[in-house]
Amino acid sequence: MARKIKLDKRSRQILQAVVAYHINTAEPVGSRTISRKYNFNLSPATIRNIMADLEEMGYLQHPHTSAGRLPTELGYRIYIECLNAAPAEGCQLLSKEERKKFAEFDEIDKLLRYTCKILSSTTNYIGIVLAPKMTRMIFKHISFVQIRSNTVMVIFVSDSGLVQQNIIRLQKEYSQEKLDKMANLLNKKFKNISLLEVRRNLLEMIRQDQITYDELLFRALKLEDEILESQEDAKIFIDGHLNIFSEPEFNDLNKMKAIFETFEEKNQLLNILDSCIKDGGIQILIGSENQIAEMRDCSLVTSVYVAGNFIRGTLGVIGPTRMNYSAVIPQVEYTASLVSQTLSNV
Amino acid sequence: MARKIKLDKRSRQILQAVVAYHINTAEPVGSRTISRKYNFNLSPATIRNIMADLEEMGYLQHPHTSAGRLPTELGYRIYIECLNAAPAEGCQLLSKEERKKFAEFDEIDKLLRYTCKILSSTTNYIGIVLAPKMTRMIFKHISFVQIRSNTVMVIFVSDSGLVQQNIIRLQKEYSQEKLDKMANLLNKKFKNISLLEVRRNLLEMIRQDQITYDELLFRALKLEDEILESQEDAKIFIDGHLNIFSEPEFNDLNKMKAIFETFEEKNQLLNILDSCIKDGGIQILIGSENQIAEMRDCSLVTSVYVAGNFIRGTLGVIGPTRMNYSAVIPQVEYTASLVSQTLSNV
DNA sequence: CTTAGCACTCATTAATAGAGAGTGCTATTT
DNA sequence: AAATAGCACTCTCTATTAATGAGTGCTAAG
Repeated sequence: MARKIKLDKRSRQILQAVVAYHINTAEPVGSRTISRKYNFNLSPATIRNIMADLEEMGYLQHPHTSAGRLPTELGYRIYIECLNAAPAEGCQLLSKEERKKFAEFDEIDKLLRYTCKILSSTTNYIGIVLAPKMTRMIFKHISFVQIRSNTVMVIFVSDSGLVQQNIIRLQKEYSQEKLDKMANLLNKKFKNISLLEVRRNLLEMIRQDQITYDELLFRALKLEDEILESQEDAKIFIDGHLNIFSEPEFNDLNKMKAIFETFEEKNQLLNILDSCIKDGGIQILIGSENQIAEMRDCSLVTSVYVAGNFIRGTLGVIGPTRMNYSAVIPQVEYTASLVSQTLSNV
Repeated sequence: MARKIKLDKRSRQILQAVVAYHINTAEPVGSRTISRKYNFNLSPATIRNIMADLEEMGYLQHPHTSAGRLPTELGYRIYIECLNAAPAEGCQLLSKEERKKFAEFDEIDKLLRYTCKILSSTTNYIGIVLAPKMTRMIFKHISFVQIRSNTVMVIFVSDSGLVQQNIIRLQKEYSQEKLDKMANLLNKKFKNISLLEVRRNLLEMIRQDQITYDELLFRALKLEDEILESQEDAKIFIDGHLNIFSEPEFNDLNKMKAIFETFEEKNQLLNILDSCIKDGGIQILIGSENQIAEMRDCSLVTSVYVAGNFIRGTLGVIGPTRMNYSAVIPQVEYTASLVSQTLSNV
């Protein structure tokens, strides 16, 4: 009868060792290497047997007969699960200056751009940030500024004090006074709720005849429409393209090109990040688990960030499947918490 | 005595042929090729003699004894000069939609980003645009909007109707009314002049006691200071990184990496583009003529763009030295004229 | 001045051999 | 039964060599 095969403690330790070593070297790992570098007190032959078992279980693989082993995607998954059991608590993930800077931005775009840069520079992989949908933003204050006849700048100040502005064109011309009136109305009646809710509430109030400024309100509603429509597709920030030049798995121009093209065509990335919002928390997509064929050699570590109690967007890191998960995961987690803090501060 | 060597008409035609052929194929060009593909009615041997002369004159070079010839930078220079003699007039450089879109932007940033994309997509090289210095911008209208205590958004509407906004922090808090007063003063007194001149004029008027609102003016001046200081380094837009993946001369990861690093570190590019402003018109930097070592295999075709009669910035295309100058030069010229038109329209 | 002919050069490609890393299996030890 | 030592085997990687071919440079003839 065949030997019983299960993932006992020792096998798992060997697996961890193989994955960890491979992450460092990017090379297939041989039995002799593990025997020498780790203190299992086992001969290469024994380790070889265990590795053969791990291969049969689907955690390791063989590029060819006489090469060492490397992890399968399943192998990485196990590795990561075991990591989570012992998170690197209390370590200093960012310098004091880097942390302080999060609170110093006036504009959402700049905050997110900085966040993205932090993600890429601390991990040496590619940072990626999905900006919040503006319609979900809770605002403290809205202003309208007439730019030209029919053209108005809308300035949102979110409850966290961050600014985002938008220029929209309207069918009708409004004087600056009218615009100020509208802004005042919105600011007084609808503090601390999102644009979507503003719209819903306005419609409700009209239905119930609770307000009389019909004409003005009608205009305000129209304006809302324009604002909602004028939203471009959600923005994605990407930083650190250069980092993948250093990764040996991308030493191939065609692979490199494919990945760069994926970044250029942001829709696919957007879908993935968007779906991470639904699942919430930290998400780790290993290799082909992400749906982009060109990125089957990449992993994606993402976390949602929040403002108050509401999820606002996603941020994360893209790197080779062989990425340094033990460093990246806490970094993404921590960065998300900093962004959330900044967005939640009133 | 040595044979007399000069660039007669026939030699120049051969040179043109060699350069043109090399631009198409990226390969060294042999005498037989020229003899067959062009109607000089000369045998390869004769062409070989002429090519040897061209080499001695410094227009062609030899990678090794038994390879064909390719142009030196000097060779490209001659080639381009002869091109300019007969520009491709009347050809359709952009579609109607592409052209129309230039007039449809409300924000300077978006206009320039689009311009950059046009430059890269039409030439299949890298588009590059240096944004105008805001202090030189002539404005039609300025607004101040209070965002928070001590924080103000400054909105410039340029004479061409394009908007640029900036958020600045001030030492003192100003009420929205004060801000409006200041804006009004600026808008009334100083229409159609640049920020730099506004500042100069304000100082002059104070000196001559022509105005009495001393306190308010003092604040306005302070505000000006902040605006000028808050300017980040001039912005550069770059688009079309992907295009260089298709160029055979960058089939080398290290070269590629070096170039990408140059783009990341924008200062050097900025210096080059800035110096193009001084020289004005169309500039062509071939190969090592640009001062960036990593870009010694690249050429740069730039043109300034204007608003009214004043030069505002530079735009252009970066590609391999072996770029298709006959297509790129008119394209850069034409795009610059479109941007200039847009910025000059009142 | 132009051209044909021919030897020569040099990069590129394919084929071959040798080295080295690592496994898989078997027999032996604990 | 688990661990180990020994050894043949596999497969990649590197260096060497040889063959190919494009293109020149030179000389002599038209």
